[in-house]
Amino acid sequence: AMELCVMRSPSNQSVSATYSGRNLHGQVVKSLGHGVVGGAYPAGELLPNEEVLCRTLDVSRTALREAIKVLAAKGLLESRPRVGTWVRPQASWNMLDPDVLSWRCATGPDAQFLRHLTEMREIIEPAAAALAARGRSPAQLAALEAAYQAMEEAANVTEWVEADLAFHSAILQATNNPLLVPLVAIIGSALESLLGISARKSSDVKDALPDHRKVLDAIRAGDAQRALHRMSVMLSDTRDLMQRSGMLRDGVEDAALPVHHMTGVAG
Amino acid sequence: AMELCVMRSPSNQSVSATYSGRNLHGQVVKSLGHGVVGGAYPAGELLPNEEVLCRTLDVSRTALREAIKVLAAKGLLESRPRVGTWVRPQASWNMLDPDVLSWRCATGPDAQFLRHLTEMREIIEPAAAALAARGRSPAQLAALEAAYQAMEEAANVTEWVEADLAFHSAILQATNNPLLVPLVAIIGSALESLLGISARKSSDVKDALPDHRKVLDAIRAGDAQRALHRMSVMLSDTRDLMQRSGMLRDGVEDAALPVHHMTGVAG
DNA sequence: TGCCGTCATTTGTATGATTTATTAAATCCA
DNA sequence: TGGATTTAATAAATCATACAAATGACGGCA
Repeated sequence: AMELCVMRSPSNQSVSATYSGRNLHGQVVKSLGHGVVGGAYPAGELLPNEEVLCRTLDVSRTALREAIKVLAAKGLLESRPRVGTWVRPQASWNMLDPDVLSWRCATGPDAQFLRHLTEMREIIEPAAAALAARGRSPAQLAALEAAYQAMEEAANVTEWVEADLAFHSAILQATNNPLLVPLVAIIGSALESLLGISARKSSDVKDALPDHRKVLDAIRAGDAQRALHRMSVMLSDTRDLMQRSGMLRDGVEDAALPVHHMTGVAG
Repeated sequence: AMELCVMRSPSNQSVSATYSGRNLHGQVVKSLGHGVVGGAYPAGELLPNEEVLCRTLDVSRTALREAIKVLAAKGLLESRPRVGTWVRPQASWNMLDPDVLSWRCATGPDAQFLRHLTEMREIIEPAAAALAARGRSPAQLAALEAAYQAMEEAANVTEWVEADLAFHSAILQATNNPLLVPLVAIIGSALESLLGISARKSSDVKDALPDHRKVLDAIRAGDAQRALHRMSVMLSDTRDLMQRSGMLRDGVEDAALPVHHMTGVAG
């Protein structure tokens, strides 16, 4: 039970969330989703029954139920007659769902979560760069180069993040593996957190340009091994930057080393 | 438009799908989900309007609308007043959603899709094994060993697949990265396809036991590098087996090499 | 004590009425 | 005639209400 209340007006949208809140039930989804992921309702806890929630949120049962069904589809809730609707354990949440990721991202810039995001990127992206180098089509390469140019020409940090995301998204798409494409949501969340926490200057962010350039060159040349290596270096640099700014520290024992440091690639 | 018709009875359930079809609207989700993913409605195509669909599926508008909202939440559909409900382009589907994956899996044993699944496993699992070796808790190790024992004692192929999935799932959970855990759906789909296509004998499948044993040993010893290597070998063996049985061939130019062959790990 | 039927509570399903959003046609000016 | 504006038609969106089904709790009974 909290200050849950559907805001009947569009608010800030994430980089890659589908629930804009255009519809009323979409706003309820967002409101309840934030509430659940944010911990307003602990796992295992029963939600108030429909009648109460309807009055609390000031919506009809139709809208509420559609929202609950959506959240159930994302693994957050489960319902049973006579029992009610409760929050499923975190392990069954669809963490890779863009909305869930966005809600998780919105609830506090958790250092541990950032480490998890970074770890994922270090697993996914070097491999993706290698695949892209081997199999990218001319059109996919063009998209990648366009994104790089947009990064060069970015006037402010927001534009830069947008172009950066487009760059990494283009790489995932160039792998020609549709299962890799949705993982752009993870990169988006990471960049969003980066943007949210450290509002760096636009001159500062462009330090990352050479790293991106080298990845682009390797993919253009079709050199899979070099692409993998360059992407690893880029992520390593990003990790270093985050570590220096203390974003990854929250009094934890020891920060995990990136996996690619064990794969024999020359660093 | 097809033979779409909600079966009001429980049918076969996938390894890791959440929509069991207990509720009527859940059955509609399943029915429409299969229809969309299976291509009964091409991307961009408008679905029949609510009234028609209600009559076709023989359900109320309530049930239908809740199902449509669920499918929209998974990125399959989108609705607008005055326009209708249509199938979104494949690129916006939540391919990593367990249900979508399961539906995709159920529609034909597509060789290309199997290749994509295998490619994903070769990216994810070696890294996961390395992380598990480094950070697994005693309880997590116990779960892994229990799964291994269940594989040893499996009486038939179905039991073996179940235990196999538990083994790989235990590894993902032992990474202590909640973003990796949901990817078990990919492994589940791959194993399901494997089971569906080649109904191998139980004596045959147990050939894979030594590979698993070595991974387990490396994780137990906390040797991250060896765990990564052993997992790569296991997946390579699986790939070889699939290639020999022709599961990956469908008249395509050349099968992509696994990424880990480029990472410098001794094969 | 342990089993079984009843009941209350909650979600599930159905239906009709009304509202809103969006497109496309129709209309009105310049 | 051309462009902007208004209007109308249509589909989903929302609301309200009624009833059905499932299930956990309670109490009676052997």
